[in-house]
Amino acid sequence: MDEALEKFRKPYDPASTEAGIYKAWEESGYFNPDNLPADLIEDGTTGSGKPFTIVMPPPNANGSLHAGHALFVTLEDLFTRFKRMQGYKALWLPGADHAGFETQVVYEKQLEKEGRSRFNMDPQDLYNEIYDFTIKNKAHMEDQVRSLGASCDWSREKFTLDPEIVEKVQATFIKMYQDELVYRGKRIVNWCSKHQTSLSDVETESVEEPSKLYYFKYGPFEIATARPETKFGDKYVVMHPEDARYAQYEHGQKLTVEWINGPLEATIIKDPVIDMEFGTGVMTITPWHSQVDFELANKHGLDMEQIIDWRGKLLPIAQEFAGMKITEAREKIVEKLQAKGLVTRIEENYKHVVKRCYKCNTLIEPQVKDQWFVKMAPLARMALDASDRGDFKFIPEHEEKVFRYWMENALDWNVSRQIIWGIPIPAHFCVTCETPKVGGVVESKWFIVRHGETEMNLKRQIQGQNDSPLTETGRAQIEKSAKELAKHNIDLIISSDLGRTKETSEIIAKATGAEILYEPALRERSYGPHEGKSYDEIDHVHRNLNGYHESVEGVEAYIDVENRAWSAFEEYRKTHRAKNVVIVTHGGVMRTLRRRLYDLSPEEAMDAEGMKNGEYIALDHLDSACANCGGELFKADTDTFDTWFSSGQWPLLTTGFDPAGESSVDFPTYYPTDVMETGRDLVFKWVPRMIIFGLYLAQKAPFHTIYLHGLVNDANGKKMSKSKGNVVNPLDLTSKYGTDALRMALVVGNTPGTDLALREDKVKGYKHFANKIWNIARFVLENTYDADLDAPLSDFDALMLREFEEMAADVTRDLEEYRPHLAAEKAYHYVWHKFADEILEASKPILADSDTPDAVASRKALLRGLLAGSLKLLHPFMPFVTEEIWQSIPGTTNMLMVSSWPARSSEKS
RNA sequence: GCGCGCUUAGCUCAGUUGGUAGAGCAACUCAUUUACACUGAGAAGGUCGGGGGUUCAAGUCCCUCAGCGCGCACCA
Repeated sequence: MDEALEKFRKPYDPASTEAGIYKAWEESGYFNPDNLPADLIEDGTTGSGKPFTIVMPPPNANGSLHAGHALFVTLEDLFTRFKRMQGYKALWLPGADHAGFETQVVYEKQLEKEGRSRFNMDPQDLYNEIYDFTIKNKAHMEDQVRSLGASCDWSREKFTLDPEIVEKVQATFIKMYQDELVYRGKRIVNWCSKHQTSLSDVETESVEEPSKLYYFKYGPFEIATARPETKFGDKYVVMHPEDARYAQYEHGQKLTVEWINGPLEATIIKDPVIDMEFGTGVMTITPWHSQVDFELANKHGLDMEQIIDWRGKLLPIAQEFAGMKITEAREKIVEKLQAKGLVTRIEENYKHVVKRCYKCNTLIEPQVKDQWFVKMAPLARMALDASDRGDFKFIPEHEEKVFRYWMENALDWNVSRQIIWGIPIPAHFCVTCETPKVGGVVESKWFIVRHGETEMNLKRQIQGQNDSPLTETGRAQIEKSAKELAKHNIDLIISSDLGRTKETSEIIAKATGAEILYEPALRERSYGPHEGKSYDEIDHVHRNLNGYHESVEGVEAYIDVENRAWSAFEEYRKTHRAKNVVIVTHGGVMRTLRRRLYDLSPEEAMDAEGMKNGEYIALDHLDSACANCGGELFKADTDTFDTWFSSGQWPLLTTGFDPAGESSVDFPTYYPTDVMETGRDLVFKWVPRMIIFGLYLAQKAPFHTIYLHGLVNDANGKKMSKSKGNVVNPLDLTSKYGTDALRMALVVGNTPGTDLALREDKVKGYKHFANKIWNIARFVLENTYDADLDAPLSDFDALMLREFEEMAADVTRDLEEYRPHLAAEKAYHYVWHKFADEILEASKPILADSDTPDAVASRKALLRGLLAGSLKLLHPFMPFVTEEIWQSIPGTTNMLMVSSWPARSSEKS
């Protein structure tokens, strides 16, 4: 007997075999379809070398694996292994997603624990920190995916922040802008005041909350609202044009009403969107903080005013309530109205739907903000047409309705996020007229820096062209800025020649290695006789608008400062345009430069907040001037893309598509991909976007089948959550029962689209099954080591073989039609209850009968045939134990992973 | 409010186009110095949520009611 069978004397031990098997697979190179053995993919096999592609939904690189990951890895791996054995060039493309907002939230929590905040960090430093954090997690995650047996092609792995991917995602945006599918618009966005960013609709949760419905007297009307705190500026009162109760009022009619902070001129608006049945049939509107009101205001060309600031506090329009958080202001406002006799009644048990940030649960404040939007209507039309044509199908079928509903109702998609962790939006804004420019190439970067704090600054003394040394704080301010500036390959520093700017420039020169050029025209405004006095003393000159236009009390006029500084600035821009330049100058000078840059009036320039010590303005020279005003200086858009903007292009990006140039050789081979296997919850988040981008960029839907799995719940069918403490770590189960056992437990009985209750005893049951296979192999191999595999089969044995083949064909059909839950169960049932319980048991007396050598030989050949067939059939589900046994079969030369599938296909070729 | 799903054995769930109800686990009886530490054989257990309809035939298709779960939603 072969010594290789020695190991079968002990029960199957996944822990000691799995890692070695995975290593052998990975090192074989077969995960890459380019390396598959010729005899597997040559003509005659089902696949005949045709491509089969699955794109792995990139796991978010910000945590570790959960049960849902284990499920998708199992399903996608089994589809891939099956097709590979059928002779397809099977490619499973792995990736990782930077998961913009999600990851930033995770990292912000970590910062919070350390007592830090992203709001006072240099964006670049923050980015680098999150990058390191993500890369570390990503590596960890990949090892976990490996341990689940994933046969994906790591050599083609992509990360959404790979420079090549970033470039392509930006190219898509530029193309969409040129095709007028992207626009910049002031629209209502979902604003999270904690995270200081806008969010897409799928990043918010609508929850029904009990609230009060207040009825107020508004002139001759009674209006209802659940949000009194937004009502300060309400000067439009809207009603249905056919509402007989208000027939006496005319559209556009004005009347004076007594309101929260005094009398107000109100305008009547008539519009049929008003529901006559609700409340009194009259409402006032707050366009800045409500979607409906915003649309109404747009339709009728009404004024809009911001009431609540970006931090969720009331603005000065609220007068004595200004600065209050809306929650505390609400009751107080109602009290005031009550005192004025304007409250008519309060309905207590009103149910109100509010949106909350899906990460921090903060109340979402609708705000009007300039953002980038993707025009959805034409794209959705393309997707619906493709759906009508049957270009793709959903498993389970009924999910198509959800998809179509979402597509038919898609609102324009806000793709800009005010976070650093993501792909930068390739846009600039003209500093002069704010016109956006998309896709401009940066030719040089210019920075204008204010010197660090000086001793006279500290004492609040006017310096002018007088001087005092930098304080310790001042030097630190500059060192911080210098460190940031050093990231931009600074070529030249142009500095005012006063002491404080010299000192500042030297610090920057040290950090950047740039040479310094001194320019007297950049000196601070001369305050003549007033230098050395306190700000308060000369406020009448310092802040005096007259001082802008003419010299007052011997103080240099701002206009003269402006002229000398600006002409120097413009002159240098001509001579040094190609260089990256830092200009070091003073607060007053910067006020004048900003006036010219931003095209402000002297009033606006004086009112604007001054630059702080060490602060700087960043400006870019692009390859072309502003199309609107001809301006040559731009500021970069600091926003990043919504994560779905990049992950929506994932099937294109992973197969080598290039929106701006030549796509890779892989692209025509592997795109469109075959199956998109992902969670049911992504049917309207991710799937529609992938279809849209695929159709728009490559004129083809990115896949023909969308297989949606449900949630993996706990043993009682309850959703796993950290707070409930019922989260099951899949790796605990695999270390206890083996990866194969977990995979079977996740597949068998798990109908597509429905949730699965993951019970430990189910996993345990399949561990028994792995051991059963192990012992079947032991029995067969121990009894057939001398078998002649080509021995003629008896009629009965031939029948047994045909029975296997029929079952295998059935399993094949189930797999081809994406019913892995049935395929797995059938293979399981056959192997245990037919092969082991019946055929093996019946073989014992046959093999022991030395009087019938032909029957013995036939039976041995049959057993070996069924063993090999069974291992192949089970391999996609239970890759480890089957491969381990396969390698122990005498005469084995190949890997089970690349051996041919044991049944013909039902597919028509 | 709109939409979707589920309801089948004690528990968790399968049931592909309609053709006399299935699995795993649990519980029951027996066997077992066994290829099997993780075994086998057997038996038990369901008027497929209620009602109606289509059909030769319905767990499956249609209508309706009830309970549970989920998703979407700009009614002030």
